[in-house]
Amino acid sequence: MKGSRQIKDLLYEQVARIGKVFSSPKRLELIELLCQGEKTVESLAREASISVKLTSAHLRELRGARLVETERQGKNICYRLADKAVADLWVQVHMLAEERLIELQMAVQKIAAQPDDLIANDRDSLLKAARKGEVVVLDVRPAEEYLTAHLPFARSIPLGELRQRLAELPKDRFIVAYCRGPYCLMANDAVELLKREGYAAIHLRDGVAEWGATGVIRDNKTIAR
Amino acid sequence: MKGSRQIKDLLYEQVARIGKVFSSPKRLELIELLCQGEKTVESLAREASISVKLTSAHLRELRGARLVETERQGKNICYRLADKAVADLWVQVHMLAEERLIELQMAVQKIAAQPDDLIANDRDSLLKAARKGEVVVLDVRPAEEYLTAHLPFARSIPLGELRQRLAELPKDRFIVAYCRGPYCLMANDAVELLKREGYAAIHLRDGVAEWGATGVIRDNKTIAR
DNA sequence: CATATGTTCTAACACTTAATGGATTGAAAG
DNA sequence: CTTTCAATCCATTAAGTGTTAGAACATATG
Repeated sequence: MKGSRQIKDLLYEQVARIGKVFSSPKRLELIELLCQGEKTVESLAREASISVKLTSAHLRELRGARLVETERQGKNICYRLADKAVADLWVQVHMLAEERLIELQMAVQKIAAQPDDLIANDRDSLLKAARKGEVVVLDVRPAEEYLTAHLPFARSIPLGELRQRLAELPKDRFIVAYCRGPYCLMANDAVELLKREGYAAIHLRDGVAEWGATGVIRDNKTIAR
Repeated sequence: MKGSRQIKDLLYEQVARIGKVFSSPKRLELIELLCQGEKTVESLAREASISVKLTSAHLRELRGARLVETERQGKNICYRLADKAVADLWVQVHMLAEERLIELQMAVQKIAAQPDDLIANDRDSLLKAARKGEVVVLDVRPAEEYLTAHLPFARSIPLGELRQRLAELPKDRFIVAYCRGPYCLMANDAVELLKREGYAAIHLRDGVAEWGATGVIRDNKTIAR
């Protein structure tokens, strides 16, 4: 009876190691970035707007919980998620957060200026329309992330190149832009730019991680690699 | 560009509120208990072997993150999970932990003295056998928890009453005992007792929360209420 | 070999959190 | 109303965490 308490404490403490990783905003941001593909410490630091040292420290935590793996590539060290289940957990955590926390709901709504800027989860019809070519699914993330994984039928134009490459997009079709996920603002900026230029563009909340983790679609067919 | 950083920080901070809840061993234990049904502060404290004050403090955190709801019932205050998604997240967190942390794997294996004491996830065949009456699925949790939700075809004999009520169980059938989940030791003790008494008994790792959160089966049909 | 670059380690600080004991609330029962 | 009981609030201490800066390490390049 007393021994069982010790065992239990040990067990829950181990599980809490995983929970601890998800208890820091910066670490969550790093996880979301790693969901897009493997990245160096430097690029993670840049994209999360924190110092390299702090990034390294947080990655250390992630590695301590065995949620990421490292590999040296030339001068740099690449971090990647150790398991797809890590990405799935990130998705489930942030979806639960959005479901339960009104503060988060309000903050997310503030992002989308117009409410109809943002389409949520009509994935099947989006897929059908994309297959027929009625809409253009636009991936505005960096090219490497597109190469790692992207939504079906998606075309890649990184946000930074969008202005110069506008001619590639047809003006008579709906453009559905997406990026890393609900908390990434690149698709937002893209839609804003496209609208100014006379396109009919909307913003897809979910990214590759969200599509991969939830919904009917769980296999590789739907997510091109 | 600078404003977007502020927004992002805000967003991830909100999500981290959920993660923080899952970063403490005691809170995890409370969540697992609440997965079995609504409970008073006192009973939670007793079952988690911590003081009422500390329990109250942890529940306060849970309520702050909107993961639980409270209701007064006579003298006591009942806590319950605010959403099935909370139970699902608990399951996903502890399953990822078991997948990634060798330390946890070893600790879990230590629980099951014999390796074949524990059957993992052959749910379909277990269901078939239970339907035909070839095996007896035995729920050894307290009666209230059984009433809240239990596995299909399961029979309830709380661990404390098992010794007196042994006569209810047929000796010519396999007994499959389960309890609150992988970190609950009641089914373990039950199997030990049953074996001493000459029964053929094994221990089912997963509990109601695990069955409800994963696998093909997601609707109420499989989990009687 | 020496230098440059990217990453990690160490130490130190402010800050937050877990846990405990004492006082307090608030509803139910005498 | 007073008492009783469950639960919470408050103040305190100890332990842990996020963050920063400086030193150290490992690998590629000259």
